[in-house]
Amino acid sequence: MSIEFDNNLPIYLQIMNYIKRQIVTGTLKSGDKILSVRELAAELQINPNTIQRTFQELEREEIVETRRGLGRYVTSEESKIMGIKKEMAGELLDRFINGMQELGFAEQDIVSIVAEAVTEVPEPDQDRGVNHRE
Amino acid sequence: MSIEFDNNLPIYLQIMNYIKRQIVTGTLKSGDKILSVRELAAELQINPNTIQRTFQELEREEIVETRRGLGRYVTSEESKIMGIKKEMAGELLDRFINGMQELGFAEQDIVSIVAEAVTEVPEPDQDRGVNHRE
DNA sequence: CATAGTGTACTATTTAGCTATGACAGTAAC
DNA sequence: GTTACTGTCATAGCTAAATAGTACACTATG
Repeated sequence: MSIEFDNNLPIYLQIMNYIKRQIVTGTLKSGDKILSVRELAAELQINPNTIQRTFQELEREEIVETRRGLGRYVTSEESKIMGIKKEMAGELLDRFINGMQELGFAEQDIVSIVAEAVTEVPEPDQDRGVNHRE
Repeated sequence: MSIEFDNNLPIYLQIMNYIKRQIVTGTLKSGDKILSVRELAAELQINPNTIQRTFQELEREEIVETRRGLGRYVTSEESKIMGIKKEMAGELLDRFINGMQELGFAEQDIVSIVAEAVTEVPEPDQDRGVNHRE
């Protein structure tokens, strides 16, 4: 329902990802009608102009389709949706691996760290045991 | 030597990470003198005021120490440097795993994907969705 | 002392992002 | 037609980020 906004990234981009995630995970399905500009603006407590910009970008990426006077709909091209998922996952993967390598972690370490983080019972909070061997 | 700047993140934050990376990887060692505001500004082609802000933040985080009239130096506390590495790695890990889970990937999948990406011989081309937001 | 190199402070300007507000146009249902 | 939704456009104002330029204070060196 709501989003935690990161002050260091433009809101309209964060909302774009929010919508994309909903599409990728099936919360919004191909052909579904999307919340109107004003509705989403009210729900997220964001100015309609900002939502408008979000949708303009999504349309430019051919992720949503607009029918003036009617509303917006998730693209009917299923292949496009698969593409979005690959693209987003690829971006996450790149950022992570590049980032870790820039910090000096070896490839083997990176795999281990992820495996541990995923296996591990979620600790109450705390340091998250990134396990870096120098 | 230089940085690729991402337009969607403030420059001063990107330079902060640039410095932190140099410290973590040992390019800059504990106690080392850091490039002056004007030198770094010239090298990165960035306004000195922006560099100044970068260093102010780094000092607030106790990563660098300033001696007026002399220059800036990497913190003498080795433990602090370890802390930075853990912190940065933890952030990367969190963003990656949370992001992948938000996209609907199961924990097992995430580990596999990383293992593959690391094992894999870098393909000549391929999508991998690099698409860093312009 | 003078000089050169440091950090620091200040004003001014530009730009992007976001907000506030109002207005207009297309579509469906009554 | 009227009403109530849609998307769209336009104006104005605010703030943070970054730039440009100038000036001042501290420190070491000679």
